Amino acid sequence: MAVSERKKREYAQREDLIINTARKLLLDVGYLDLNMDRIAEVTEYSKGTIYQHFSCKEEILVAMFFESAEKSGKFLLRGSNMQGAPRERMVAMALGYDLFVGLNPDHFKARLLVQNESILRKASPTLQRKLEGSNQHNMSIVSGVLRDGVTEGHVQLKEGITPEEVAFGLWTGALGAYVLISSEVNLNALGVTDPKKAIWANMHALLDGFGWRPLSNELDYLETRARIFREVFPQESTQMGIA
Amino acid sequence: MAVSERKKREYAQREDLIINTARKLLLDVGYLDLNMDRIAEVTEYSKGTIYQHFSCKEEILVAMFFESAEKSGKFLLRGSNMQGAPRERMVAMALGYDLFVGLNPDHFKARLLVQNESILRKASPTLQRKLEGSNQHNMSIVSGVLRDGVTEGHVQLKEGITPEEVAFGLWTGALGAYVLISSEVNLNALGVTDPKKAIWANMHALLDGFGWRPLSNELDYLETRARIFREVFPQESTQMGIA
DNA sequence: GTTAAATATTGACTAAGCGTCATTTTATTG
DNA sequence: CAATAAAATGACGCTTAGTCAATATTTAAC
Repeated sequence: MAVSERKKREYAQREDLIINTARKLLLDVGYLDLNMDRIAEVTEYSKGTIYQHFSCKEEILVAMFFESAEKSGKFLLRGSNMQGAPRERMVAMALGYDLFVGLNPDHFKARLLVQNESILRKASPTLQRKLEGSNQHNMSIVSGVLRDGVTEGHVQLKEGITPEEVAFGLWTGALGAYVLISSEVNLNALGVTDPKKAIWANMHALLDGFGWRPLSNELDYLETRARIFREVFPQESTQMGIA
Repeated sequence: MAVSERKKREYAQREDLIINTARKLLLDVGYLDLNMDRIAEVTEYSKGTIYQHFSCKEEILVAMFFESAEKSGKFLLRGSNMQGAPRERMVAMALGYDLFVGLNPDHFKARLLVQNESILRKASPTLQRKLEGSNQHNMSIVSGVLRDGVTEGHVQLKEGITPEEVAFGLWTGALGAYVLISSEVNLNALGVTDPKKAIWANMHALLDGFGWRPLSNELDYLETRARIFREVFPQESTQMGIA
């Protein structure tokens, strides 16, 4: 039936409107002042209609985070599909993720909230499961490239170490760094003037430590970096002002 | 005056009682169900008295986190004072921090909230400054050991890399990992069955990557680990059931 | 084109929690 | 044992999450 098709489209559109409004409000006024009346006001729908889409405030937050988690996966995927050695593809994923975070400053604001199990728990089981699936998928992209590195003989993991555990290390390093960057922590006072540079150095140290060839002194990764921006993320890197 | 001394002691005691009650409630019922009436009820003081100590709910949360941040610093310090090579002292700090997190499961719950700038901002400027000082101090303990490593010629950092940036890498790796462990993220589903083992492996890979001697294949760090538990954290490691 | 049924939207209302402050209780001092 | 100072209280005002009966709109039937 054509009518119900249009309805569905309109419904989905409104869902996006609500999520994006909440996103904007989260950035503008912060978590504590983010309220349902305001969302209703800005979207120009009534509160009742908002609740038709989302069972509670937390459901919106988690949906917001889910959406950007999915989006970040796309950046990882594009990075992983780059032409080059597995370690270069790894770098491409890292740079892609960095671009994503820069272009979506709300992502880590939402993440901090959703990481809080008290908030996550209030979302519907369906949404929680979707989010877990998204996490798993993103992780599998990273460990897939790692596995390629192993298969192609560029890296030999020690007895008992799995690609997933190395991916975990890259993941947690990035997560911790962006958590600090996205929060009010005064990194300058901690002696870290250029966190992005530090992330880059630490990532390469980690990969070097696992003996993943080509090591950072065997290849000009700054050249690789430039190529990645040029070939894989041309639009995004210019948008972020990275030539 | 003896009376006002006693008063001050009682006041400080009550402050601890409030913080510890909030801590317990945060673990028991979670952030969303943590409320002032409940804190008042459990402490057996009235709400007005609670507000005599803390200007708002967030002030309690931040004070709670500040207290455990200070406590974590003590563990880092004890680790850093260990007898041994700088890299061994580094390992001792990492293990000390891990023990701290295990013994204070509320720490990362509070951290996730306080990391949220909307929540932090509501706390008093004084407390915010105290917290920043605590962060700085903890960071300086870690980078101090790193500096020792450099001075004593065990590690040569590349041009433009500072000890603080390496400390940042260790810090963010740990932060991200404990954030995930402390949240509801299903690490098992992500292929990480033993996150603690992964943290250990990744830390050593990072230090190896920076070329910090003795490298992980030059020294039996599992032996070092056992010694650290035995000599530096005997009480805590038995409490945590690590022989 | 009109009307009945179905569907979508609304916002007044309830419940709950934060933070205040006039009142009461307790402690101190002369 | 007052008189005074300090501390503790909890009812109250205000904001906000979430509900639901009433209203408006759309669709379908004739």
